[in-house]
Amino acid sequence: MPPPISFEARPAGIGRARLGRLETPHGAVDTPQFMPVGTQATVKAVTPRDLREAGTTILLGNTYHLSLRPGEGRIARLGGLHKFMAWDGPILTDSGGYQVFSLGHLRTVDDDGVTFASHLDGSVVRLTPERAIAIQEALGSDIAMVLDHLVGSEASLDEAAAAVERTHAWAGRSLESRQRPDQAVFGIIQGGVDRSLRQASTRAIAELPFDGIAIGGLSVGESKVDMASALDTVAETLADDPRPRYLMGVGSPEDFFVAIAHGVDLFDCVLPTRLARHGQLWTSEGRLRLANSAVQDDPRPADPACGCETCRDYSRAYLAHLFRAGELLVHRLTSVHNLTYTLDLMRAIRQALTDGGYEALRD
RNA sequence: GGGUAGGUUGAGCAGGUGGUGAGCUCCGCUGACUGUAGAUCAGCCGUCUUUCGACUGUGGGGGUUCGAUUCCCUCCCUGCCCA
Repeated sequence: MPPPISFEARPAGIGRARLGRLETPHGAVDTPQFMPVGTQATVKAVTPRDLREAGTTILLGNTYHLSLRPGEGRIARLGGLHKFMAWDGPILTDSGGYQVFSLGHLRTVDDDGVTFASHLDGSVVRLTPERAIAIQEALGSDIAMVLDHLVGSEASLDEAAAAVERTHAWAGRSLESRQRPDQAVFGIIQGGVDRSLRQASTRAIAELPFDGIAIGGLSVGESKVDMASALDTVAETLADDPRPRYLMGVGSPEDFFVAIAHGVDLFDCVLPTRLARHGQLWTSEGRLRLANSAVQDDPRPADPACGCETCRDYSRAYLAHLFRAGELLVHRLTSVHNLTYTLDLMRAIRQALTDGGYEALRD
């Protein structure tokens, strides 16, 4: 049985940056690459066709949400997540680990797993490492993530260390429980911003036979300096480990440059789509806030340098009007733009890593 | 013409039957958002002041009173009912 995915990467000459190509059962992904987040089997406000046009090659879905609704069994009976959501490209599913963090008041963690009070109706939802893998196997994603214990930047060193211990134990259990040879499984490094803890977690996860390595527990409130320092620790510890490296939950254009220089291959983040729905656009001229009164009279496209449908066909003034009027179309138009902007940036970065000009692009 | 209910800060309201009306929701202004409990949230939103605070404001005018959003007179405006 061939491995579920393959990955080849070469150093790109900028710090530890690499250029790579990830092959999955549903297609190839050039790296560094960004994955739009489609938590509930949809990237909010856009269609798979929109995603393709924006340059999306791989998407992210969520174990916790999809297990609650519509249920992994139903999705499996309907032919799996790809068919269900009409996206035939690669899909990575998150494990529900982030919900351990974000639903802090609705869950309790023990050594065996996590018990949630469903955010939908309060009913009890139990997630263990084994169950998280089983759900993802039912969904049929190309890449499954292990259940991990993510703590915020305010956690004490003891709490962070306990979460790391748990994450490592769960990582081993996850691998033992996997059934599908056609699905990759990525381990997740934790360890907060403490150097020795982060280093220990990196070593522990890298020792296990995962198909890829994720860097978790960052962009949860720590400073930019702390994030960069943690990335440095991970990169140094992983050294020339050949597997794909995925920085979870990042991020912003500034963060991409830092992380890529530290050897990160994959990213995901809700920021492009969430900011879009909140009326803020990334442009080559900086952040554009549709709520600002001056935008109402601006006839220019959101970003004159962008070729997306939104920038081709509509003015800032029109987008501002839609936003103020609460018209739903604005969500699609702004989401299409922010995703295009993000994916274009990723493409430009790969190009710059190939041809030079990374530092110039960064400024 | 008669009756009746009303007129509160851009809008819609709450409150207030002689002794501190700046409270709410919209709208508006400015921010925030990083593995999506998020088409969400926060601050501001009468005037002056960075703040503290001061001042103004209950349709107009007049009256009574130490003091009126409240009581009296009058006028204007709006809804509804009857002619």
